[in-house]
Amino acid sequence: MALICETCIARASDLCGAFAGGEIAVLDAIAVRLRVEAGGYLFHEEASADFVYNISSGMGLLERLASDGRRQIMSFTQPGDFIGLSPTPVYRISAQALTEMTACRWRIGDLEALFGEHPELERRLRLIANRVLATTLDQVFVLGRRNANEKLAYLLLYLAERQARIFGPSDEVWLPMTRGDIADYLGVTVETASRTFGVLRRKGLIALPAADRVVLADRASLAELADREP
Amino acid sequence: MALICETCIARASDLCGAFAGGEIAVLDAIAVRLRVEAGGYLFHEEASADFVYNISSGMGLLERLASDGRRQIMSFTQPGDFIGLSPTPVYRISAQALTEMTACRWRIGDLEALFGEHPELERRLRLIANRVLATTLDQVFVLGRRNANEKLAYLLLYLAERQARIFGPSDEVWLPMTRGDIADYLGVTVETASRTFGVLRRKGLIALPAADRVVLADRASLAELADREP
DNA sequence: CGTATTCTTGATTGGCATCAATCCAGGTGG
DNA sequence: CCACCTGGATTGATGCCAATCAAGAATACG
Repeated sequence: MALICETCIARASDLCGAFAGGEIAVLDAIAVRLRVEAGGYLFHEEASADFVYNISSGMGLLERLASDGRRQIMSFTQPGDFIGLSPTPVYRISAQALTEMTACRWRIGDLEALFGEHPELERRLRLIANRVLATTLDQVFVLGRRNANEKLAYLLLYLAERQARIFGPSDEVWLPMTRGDIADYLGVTVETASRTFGVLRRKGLIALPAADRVVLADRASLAELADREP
Repeated sequence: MALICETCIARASDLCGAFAGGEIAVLDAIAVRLRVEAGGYLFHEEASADFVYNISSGMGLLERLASDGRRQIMSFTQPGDFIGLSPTPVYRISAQALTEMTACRWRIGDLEALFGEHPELERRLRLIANRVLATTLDQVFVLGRRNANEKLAYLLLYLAERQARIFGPSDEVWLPMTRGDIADYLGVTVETASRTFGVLRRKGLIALPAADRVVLADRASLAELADREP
């Protein structure tokens, strides 16, 4: 029996990790595999929130658009992330792929049906929600109370920490998103985002071997800027 | 048997509502009642996150302080709110009382011990986390992408909607918090918060019979400013 | 190789912060 | 009862950070 799950990068993710060894077959059986090309969407704001997703591979983002076009990015996603839970009947965010992306999709009701047999699954969903909430509160603080330099320092350290989980520890961070995406995450304009990269570079805190690769040259100073552990 | 729960304003709250009728005795038995005077704290940032709380009466706020003193308010709390869940071993926020406040406190482990007998309790905790997360994402958008006028319009409509649940629908909103608290919620300064009240008042969108009472005189325009349902 | 998109940089503007003073309400004590 | 005090709220003057407007450079792509 060769389940896709058994070789999946996200096998130990918050969600799938709820099933030990062969148990994963239960989850596998009711999953639908999806592939989305770069620029495509897993789901759209305003669409009926029937499904939840676990990212298997690829990078993406979660965004919300206002009626006048202003955009706020809520999160950058990577393999292992569980997304799509919504307390409202329609999604309040869209999930876009930054690179080619694969994911598993479940009807939320199908997952809930497993809670009886697999209480660990429900516990995981609870923990995921709590963890995402904690991260979002960090973001609230950053958006409300920090300036452009501090915001970017925060994002770079945050991405480094997250990418360490999939690529291993490194001082180099990959930025699969555009400067515009970064700006919309930090609540600034593209120009300010671009200038801020320049500021941190001239200060020697980072190096930019390419637009989409940042070297954290001085983690201590970055951490101080971000008011955070290095 | 006269349980405190039976006459509690928060009897039907997200948490306590998980127990129908007499079942509530289970929750009542392991609850500790607390009273905190205005200005006091239910729990402090950095303290060990052993307890969770359900607000029985009174208004409060959840705040985070940076090492340099900058403050961000994450939420204003009211009766029925469930707070204190933390994915980290220490709280990342403090819970302060704005008025005299009463609350029930549980050791988080004691609640978890009930999950087997009362699966509805775990479901509620999951839903609460999801709902708080959704609200926090709204806040992220507001902090990242809206100007001072829009921010205040959003807060007033949000408070009106929440207070309607405990006081009933009304065009008058009570502001038990100071202008400084409002500023720290919206990510602006006290002066800007104060000026912004003035702007909305001169535009005729609100009236201010007292500093702590706002009349939503023109909900439609406020909703348009906030990009939100009236 | 040409075109489109993204990124960067410059000049200027504008919104909010900062600094500073005054106003006001509630509480206190003479 | 009222002068005084205190913390919060408001208003004004000025400055600064990031937005906006504009142009050019680098990179990706057909």
